[in-house]
Amino acid sequence: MTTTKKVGRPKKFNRDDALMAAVNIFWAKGYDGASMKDLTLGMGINGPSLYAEFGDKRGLYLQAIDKYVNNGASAPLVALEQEDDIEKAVGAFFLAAIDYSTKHQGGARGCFLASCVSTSAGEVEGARELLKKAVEATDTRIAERFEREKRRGNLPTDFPSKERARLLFDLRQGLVFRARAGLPGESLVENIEDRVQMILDC
Amino acid sequence: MTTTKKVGRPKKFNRDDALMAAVNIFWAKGYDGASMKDLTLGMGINGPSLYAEFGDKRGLYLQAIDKYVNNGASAPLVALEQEDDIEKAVGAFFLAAIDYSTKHQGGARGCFLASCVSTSAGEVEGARELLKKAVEATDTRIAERFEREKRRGNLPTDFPSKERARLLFDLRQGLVFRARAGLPGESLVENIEDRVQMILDC
DNA sequence: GTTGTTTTGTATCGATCGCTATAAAATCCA
DNA sequence: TGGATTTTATAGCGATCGATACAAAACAAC
Repeated sequence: MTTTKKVGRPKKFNRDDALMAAVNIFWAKGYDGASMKDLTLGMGINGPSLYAEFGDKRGLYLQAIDKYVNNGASAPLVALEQEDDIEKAVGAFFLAAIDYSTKHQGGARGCFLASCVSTSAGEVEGARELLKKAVEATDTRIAERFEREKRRGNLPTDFPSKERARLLFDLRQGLVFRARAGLPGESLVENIEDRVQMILDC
Repeated sequence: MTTTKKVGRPKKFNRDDALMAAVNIFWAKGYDGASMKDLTLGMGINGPSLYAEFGDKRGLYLQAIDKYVNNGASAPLVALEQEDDIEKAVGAFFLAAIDYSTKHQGGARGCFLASCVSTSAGEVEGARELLKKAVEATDTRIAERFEREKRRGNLPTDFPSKERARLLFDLRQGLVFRARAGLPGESLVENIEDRVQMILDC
C-alpha cells in the first residue's frame, strides 16, 4: 500500500519503533526512573512530538505496557500454542520465557511486568489494572491450550487445566525474577524437563 | 538494660522503627517513586537526621533491603524451619508468603524484592547484588530444611533438595506477583495442598 | 549558670523534573 | 510562488528533586 500524501511536515519517527524503544527504557529503569530526557533520546523523538503522539508520560507508559503484552511477553504463549506436541510446547514456553528475560535486544533482564510495572501498581493509575488483566489473560490462554489437548485425547479428561495453567505461570515468574536478579541463563534452564513433567502429571 | 546517658540532644527517633517505615514506603512506591519528602514524613525524621543516620537515599535503600530480607521476607523461611512436620512446613511457607504479600501492616502488596527492588536492579548500585544474594541465600536455607528432613529419614535419600528448593521459591514468586497485581488472597491459597505434594513428591 | 556536644528545625542550594509556548522547517496544494 | 498545515527544534515554565548550611533546642557535665 502506498503512503498517502499528506499536507504538512512529515513525521520523523515511526510510532511502533518509538513505542518499542520506550518499552526498553521503562523495562531497564522503571516508570519513575525513566526521565523524559531518557525517553526522548531513546525514542529519537522530541518532547512536543512525544506529547502530541502519546499524550503524557503516563499515557506513553500504559501504551508501552500494551505493546509489551501483545509482543514480547506473548512469545512464550505463542510457543506454547504453536508447538503441536504438548510436552515440547510446555518446554518451549519455559525456554521462550528464559530467552526474553535473559537476552532480548533491549538488554534489560527479567520480565517488564514483574520487574517494573509491578512497582508502579498502585502508584501509576491504570498500571495495576493492566497487570491484573495480563495475569488473568495469560492464565486463560494457557488453560485453553491444555483444554485443547484434552479434547484431542492427549491429556486425561480430569486434567486440572486451570490449576496447571496457574502453576506454569507461577513457575515462570520465579525464573524471570532470577533473571532480573542476575542469575545466569544456564542455571535457569536446569530441570526444565522435570518441571514439564510436573505440569503435565496427573 | 538501662540506657546509657549521653551528652547532647537526645535523638527523637528509633532507628529500627524508622528503617521499617522506610521499607514500607519503598515497598509501596519504589526507589525512584519515593521522594525524600515521602521518606522524612513517613519515618518521622527530618532531612539532616536522615542523612546523618543513613548516609544518603541510596544508603537508606540498601539498609531497608537488608532490613526486609532479615525480617518480613524471612517469615516464610522461619515458618518452614520451625514447623516440625515437613508437609505442614511447606504449607506454612506458602501461607506466610501469601500473608505478608496481601495483608502486612505497611499496606503494600506483593514482595518488596520482586516488585520494587527488581526495578532498581541495574539502576541503583548494589541493588542487584543484594537481590542475587537474597535469592541464593533463600534457595540454600530451603534446601537445608529438606536435607535435615532427609537426615531424619522423613524424605528419601535421593530427594533432590536443591531442585525442590528452587521449585518452592519459584512458585512463591508467582504467588507474590499475583498479589501485587491485585488478585485476591483467596485465589492465592487455592491448591496449596496440591502444590505441597508437588514439592515433596519423589 | 555556663559550656560543650549532639540532634532537630528551617531555609535554601543547584539540578532536574514533566510539560508547554513559540519559532522554524518541511511538506502539499492552488 | 505563496499560503496553509503539520511536525520538529529551541527555550523555558513552575514545581520538585536530593542534599547541605546554619541556627536553635535539648541534653550532660562541671
